This record gives sequence, structure tokens and C-alpha cells, in this order.
Amino acid sequence: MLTIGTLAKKTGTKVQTIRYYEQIGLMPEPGRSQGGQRRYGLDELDRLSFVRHARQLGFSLDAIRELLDLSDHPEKSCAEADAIARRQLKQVEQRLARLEALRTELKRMVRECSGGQMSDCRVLEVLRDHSECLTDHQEIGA
Amino acid sequence: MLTIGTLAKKTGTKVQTIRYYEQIGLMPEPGRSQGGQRRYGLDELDRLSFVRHARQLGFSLDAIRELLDLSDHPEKSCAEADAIARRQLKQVEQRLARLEALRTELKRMVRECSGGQMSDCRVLEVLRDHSECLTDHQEIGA
DNA sequence: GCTTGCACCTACAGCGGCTAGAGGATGTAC
DNA sequence: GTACATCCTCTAGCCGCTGTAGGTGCAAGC
Repeated sequence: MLTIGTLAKKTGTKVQTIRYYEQIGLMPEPGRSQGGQRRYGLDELDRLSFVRHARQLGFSLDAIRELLDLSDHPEKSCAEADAIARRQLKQVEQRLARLEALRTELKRMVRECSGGQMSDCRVLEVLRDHSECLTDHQEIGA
Repeated sequence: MLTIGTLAKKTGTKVQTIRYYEQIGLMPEPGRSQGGQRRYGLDELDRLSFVRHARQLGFSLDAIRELLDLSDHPEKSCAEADAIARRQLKQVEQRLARLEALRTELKRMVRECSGGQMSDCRVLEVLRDHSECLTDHQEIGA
């Protein structure tokens, strides 16, 4: 039987995060000691490892919830899990494309900075005038 | 004189976002009509355009605040603005590197999925066992 | 048995960067 | 003068945690 702190260490999670996962129903309510402290078994260790690993790969908690539901039905077809992973891959590729455009723009901005006075600063100039940009980079976020 | 809605349209911002920027001190308190509605001039249009463009390039609101402060002192050296941009570039490059690692892992996961039953699903298998991964992808977020 | 001191408990607030909604006032075109 | 879009303030919610306050449990050393 593991305390929440031990489980946290074993999975590289913060204690509060485990309690948060319980609160939103991602982790089950565990057994308790006589004094009311949470006690975990190996099932919970596996489940939390799964969750953490999926998080590291960028899956949302909702996607993880789906994947966990799926893994409770081993007789089902693999198609749904596959679709979730493909969706995630697509998102990652979109974010990559956008970040690459940003990198290009930022590099140019920095390269052109002559190190003079603020009034001639290319950085500020480019930020002031989007038409100087080579790419669109329309979207904000992620 | 522009209404908040017109300013929003011209800059591709939501009305609420403009009020939010005012609330956190990123945009100044504008003049008001007799009835109490906000009225903006060209200065505010420029400032908001600057903010939005910097946001599109991924700068945080704090970084943008610094850049705005700097651009109010045109006699200062350009070094600080340059540093902020370089910091941003570095962040973007770090995120790129991590996303590329994720893409590799996700691609492998999806490629190896044979389309059979959930019990043989490579997607779930890889998520269950981190040791199957080629990269570390330690960090969560961004 | 008793104390120390860390780990645990609940409950709630806060982060960034918005976004949405309620419920009401204003402004403008006909 | 009336219809209707737009504006106002205020508050709460999104994601995925993280931190804090104020209190309790537990195990080890004496």
C-alpha cells in the first residue's frame, strides 16, 4: 500500500495533482487508512503512470479519459484509440508549423537589430507594422 | 473617434479582450462619450495593433508590457528590446524541439497500430510503458 | 508513553489569457 | 418614437494545475 506521497514520487507527479485528478474523476477514490489518509495499490500506480505518460505526449485530460475508457474494453476495436492518437499527432503538427513560422519571423527580427537606439529598433518596428512580416501567423495561442 | 467595437474589428480583437487589457493596465483608460461608452483615437489603435501583433508572435503580456515601456523611451539603447526578442526566440526553439520529439513518438505509435483489438493496441501499449519510447519527453506543458 | 517533525487532510484562491453570460443602458437609423 | 445593434458592469468559467492556510495522522527516536 502506497501513500499519496510515495505514489507521487514513483510517477513524478505532485501530490496536489493526484488529488486534483481524483476530484475530476480521472483517478478513482482510493481506500483510506484508519486516520483517513489515502492508500493506493498497484492498479492506481499503473493508471497514474498511464495518465502522466499521455500528458507528457501532450494529450488533453479529456483525450486521456477516452483512452482510459477504451482500455477498459479490450475486446473493442483499436480504431478509436488510433483516431485519438492521430488527432493528437495532427495537433502537434499544426503547432509545429505555426512555431516554425514564428521562429523565422523572430530570427529575422533579432538578426536585423543593429544595436542602436530604441527609436531605430527593428524589433519594435516589426511589431508595430505587421506588413513587414513574411508570414501571416494569424492565430494566437498554443 | 472609434467605438470599442470598431477598434475590435480593425485589430481583430474581441471587445471583451480590449476591456480585459484595460483592466490589467495594458491599454490606457480611454475617453468616454456622454453616455459613458469608450471612445478611442489613433494612439490606442496603434498600441492595440502592437499588442496583438506581439501576441501573435507568442510574446507574453508581461513581455509586451516591457516592450511598450521601452518604446516610450526612444532615446534608450535597443539592447533590452533585443534581449526580450531573443528570449522569445529561445522559448520558441525549445518548444519546437520538444514538439518534434513528440511528433516522432506519436508517428511511431500510430504507424505501429495494426488496427486489431484494443487488447493488442500499440497506442495504449506505448502509453502504458514509457520504456518503449525513444525520447525522454520529460516535461509537460507548453 | 511522549515528543518531534514530516506527511497528510480539506478547502479555497490564483496563474495566464482570455471568453461567455446576465441584465441593463446607450446610440443610431428609420 | 421605436426598433435594434452595440455598449456598459459584474461575475463566473475555461485548462491543468499550483500554492496556501490551518489543522490532523503517523512513525521514529528517546
